[in-house]
Amino acid sequence: MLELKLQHILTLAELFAKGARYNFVPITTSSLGKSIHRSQQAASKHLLELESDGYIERLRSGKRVSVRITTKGHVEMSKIFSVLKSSLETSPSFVEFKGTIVSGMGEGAYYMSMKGYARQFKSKLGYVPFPGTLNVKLKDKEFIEAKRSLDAYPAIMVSGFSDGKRSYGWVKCYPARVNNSVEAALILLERTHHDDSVIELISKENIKKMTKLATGSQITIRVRVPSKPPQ
Amino acid sequence: MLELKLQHILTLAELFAKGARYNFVPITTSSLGKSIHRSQQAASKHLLELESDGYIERLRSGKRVSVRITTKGHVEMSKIFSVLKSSLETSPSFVEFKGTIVSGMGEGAYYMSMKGYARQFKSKLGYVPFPGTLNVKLKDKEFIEAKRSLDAYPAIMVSGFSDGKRSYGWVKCYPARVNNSVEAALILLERTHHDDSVIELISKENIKKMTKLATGSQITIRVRVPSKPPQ
DNA sequence: ATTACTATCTCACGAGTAC
DNA sequence: TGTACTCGTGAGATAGTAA
Repeated sequence: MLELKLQHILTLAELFAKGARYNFVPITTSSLGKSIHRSQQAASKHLLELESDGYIERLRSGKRVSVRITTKGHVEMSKIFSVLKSSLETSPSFVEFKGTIVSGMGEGAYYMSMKGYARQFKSKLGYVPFPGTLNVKLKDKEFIEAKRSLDAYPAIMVSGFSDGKRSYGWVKCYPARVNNSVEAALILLERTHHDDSVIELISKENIKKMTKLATGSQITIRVRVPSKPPQ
Repeated sequence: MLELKLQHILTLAELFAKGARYNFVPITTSSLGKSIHRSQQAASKHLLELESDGYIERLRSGKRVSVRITTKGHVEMSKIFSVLKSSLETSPSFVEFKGTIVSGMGEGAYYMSMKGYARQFKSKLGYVPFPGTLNVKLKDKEFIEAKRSLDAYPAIMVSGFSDGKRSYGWVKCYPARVNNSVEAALILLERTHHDDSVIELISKENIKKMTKLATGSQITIRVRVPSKPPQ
């Protein structure tokens, strides 16, 4: 449980930044106020409260007032820090989809086995996919939204081509894991015959066989995304 | 400048902890309220405000509401995190003393050169000190306080002894740097003839010579302390 | 210049409650 | 069960000012 009031976090952080952990550092309430973007009076009150709660000590030498952070203050600050640290760091960095397997119509499979695509899959994914895409009907709005937001993340781009008779659109591939075991790729097609609520997967092997699942089964797909804390 | 209201920090942290960065996570305002030690109403308001400020997105599927943190939310959280991180990490981990050199009375020097002490200095500090301690009159109350608080930090202990005629007290040594250049040790004596406002230093060489300082000069001493964030 | 009091205001929170 | 209104209270902010 956090003892330190949230309003005091930045004040205490500022004192740390000023080097007040192990030494008494001279400080005025008006300069401190500016640093924490509050009034001089607010800074004064913060210091009074931090002092009476035992997070800091103050010493006046004549006019000047010096402040030092106590061990208690250090502990409390470290607590808050580690709460934030762990909530940021334990955040899983994948986009998850849940849905049910629907019967593939063979159509996707047909296109994906075309030489113009297969060649690229081989060089960019490292394998020629099993001929037959796995179609998954998403269970919920949030997964449809997640599908849309995939656009924001880096993908392996397979370009479209033309065979003279007609042209074929690009395919974006997102390496993914099915039921946390089988490696596959979620593919977004430039031209698709599915609505938003269906995703397609390709894999080196037959995913149904590998996962021992059949049409109608529940399935979970995870697409890794870079977890870089922005900025 | 921080945009995020302090009151929302823990709420957003909790959402991160629940995995809401890359996926919509179902959540109720009452459970969230419990997690942040606030009421259901407060949690509800936090979500509304976080949403209208663009830090989170919400999606209702019937009764259930799911929440996802936006990139803006992630950026803002990372900012706060790095503010705290840098204020904790850039905190210098030494105790500093400033004062003026006062004429050593030779007394300290006499004791410190006794075999019972010198032997221990040699094995524990690695050298037999120059015969003559440097006495520094501390400039300000805060340094006297700092001297007192040295007790809390680990020291090299030189034990007392007896030569038959009389006994000599222990000496605590704190490795230190003088004027950020010369290696020395601040010593605390069990039995001292000085008052609180004077500290004594020993060193392998003559500190005055090494630093080209004389009696009356200003001097700065830094004692390293372990910066481990407690707990 | 300082710090910190008093008065005042705003807004965060929880209680009660509608939906 | 849920979410989110309104409203009363008081914590936390600033302004003005004393010392």
